[in-house]
Amino acid sequence: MSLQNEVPAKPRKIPVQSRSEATVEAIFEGAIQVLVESGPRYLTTTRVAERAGVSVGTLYQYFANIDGLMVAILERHLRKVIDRVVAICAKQHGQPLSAMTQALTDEFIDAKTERLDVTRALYAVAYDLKGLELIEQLSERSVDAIRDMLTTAPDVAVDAPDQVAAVIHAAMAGVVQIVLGKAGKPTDLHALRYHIRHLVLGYLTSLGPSAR
Amino acid sequence: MSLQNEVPAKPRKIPVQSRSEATVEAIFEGAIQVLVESGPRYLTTTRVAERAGVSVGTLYQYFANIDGLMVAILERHLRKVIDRVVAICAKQHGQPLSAMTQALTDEFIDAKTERLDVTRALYAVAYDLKGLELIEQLSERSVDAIRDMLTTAPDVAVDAPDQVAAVIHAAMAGVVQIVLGKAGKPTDLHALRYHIRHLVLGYLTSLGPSAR
DNA sequence: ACCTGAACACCGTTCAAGT
DNA sequence: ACCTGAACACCGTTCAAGT
Repeated sequence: MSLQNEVPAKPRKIPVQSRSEATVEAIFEGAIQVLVESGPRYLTTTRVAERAGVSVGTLYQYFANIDGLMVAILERHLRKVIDRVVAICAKQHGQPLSAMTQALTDEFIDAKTERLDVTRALYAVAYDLKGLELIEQLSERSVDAIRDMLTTAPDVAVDAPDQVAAVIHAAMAGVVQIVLGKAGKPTDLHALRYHIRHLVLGYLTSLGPSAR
Repeated sequence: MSLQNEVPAKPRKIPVQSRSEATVEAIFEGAIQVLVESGPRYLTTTRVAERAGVSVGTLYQYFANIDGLMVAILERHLRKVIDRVVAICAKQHGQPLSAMTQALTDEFIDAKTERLDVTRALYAVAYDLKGLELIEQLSERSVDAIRDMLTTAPDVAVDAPDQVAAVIHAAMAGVVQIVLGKAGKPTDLHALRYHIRHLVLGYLTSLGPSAR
């Protein structure tokens, strides 16, 4: 049939023997390698299977199709980043706005640059997948955490915290995506941290800093 | 040979007869249609050729390969947006910072949303192409225009205007990309304009507004 | 329970042949 | 000068057959 199918997520089969756990892990590893070395256009079932040391048939036992594999890889990465954002937000409850901002933006950049090559490779994967409610669901968790943090700031009352949190998330993710997306130069992380911090903090104060 | 080739740009042949001008136009049209209706994963030579009413061979007369076609489509779109940014920046020389900001951010969003479906379809195309010095070259024009505008602001002196202009460009492009990327809801453009304006203006003032 | 690999439809690209 | 479409290597996906 045509390619015009949905994008199914996750392993279609849950490993019950330890042998297959190793297989799934090998597939992930192989996929990441192909992705980083050759880019998303070369992430083919053949190549991944070869790298992983399994046959194509095996790959299809765990992933509904190549998009399913892409989604699984992307999800893994996003979960790691979002988990860190959620954690840091919880930890900053009650801190002054500037401290919140710095902690949040620094943590976000740290998480995204821990494996910079993988992050870069995955930007393309993310956009290749249409729909992508997965990403929206995950970033919703992040937006919620940011909003909940903002409402506990002792020095400022943020209006419409839902919208504001969404903008902050988009600003961080968007700028980092554009800046890290540049394959060439090595990226000045110190400067990036500084500017994103001011972007977010400036935005928050510019909205009308209702002193509390 | 392998797919591991460079991404060549532009038509390999310049149309000299009016017949072929029409052919190139038809190919572009067909490609945009496929892209918008089915997404970047379905942008195949077969489909584009069929839509355009030409044979695959003809397509290859004007584009070195499928990536070349993608680049050409993307470039067309980016040029339109960047041209508008460059023009508005020139027009705002000498205006106060807040007026500059509003003009710039509004114009950017206008340009990106004029053909929202096409814009969305092209985000994926952009990331599919590795390297992409094209995009960097084009956005450099935009960054330069923003910097040149900023240095003429009568009310504020911006430090390190090069870096700042790059951040502003990335912030606008990044946020718009993330927000418009969400396929679901219709996007509240009015709110988007408002928040991006404050994001950029807040950033600029937060950097330390050296009153002039 | 898990793995293999041949089989088939489809895509990218080329090129000899046409007008 | 421009266009066609069969040909070939390769990719996604399936499934009968193996352990």
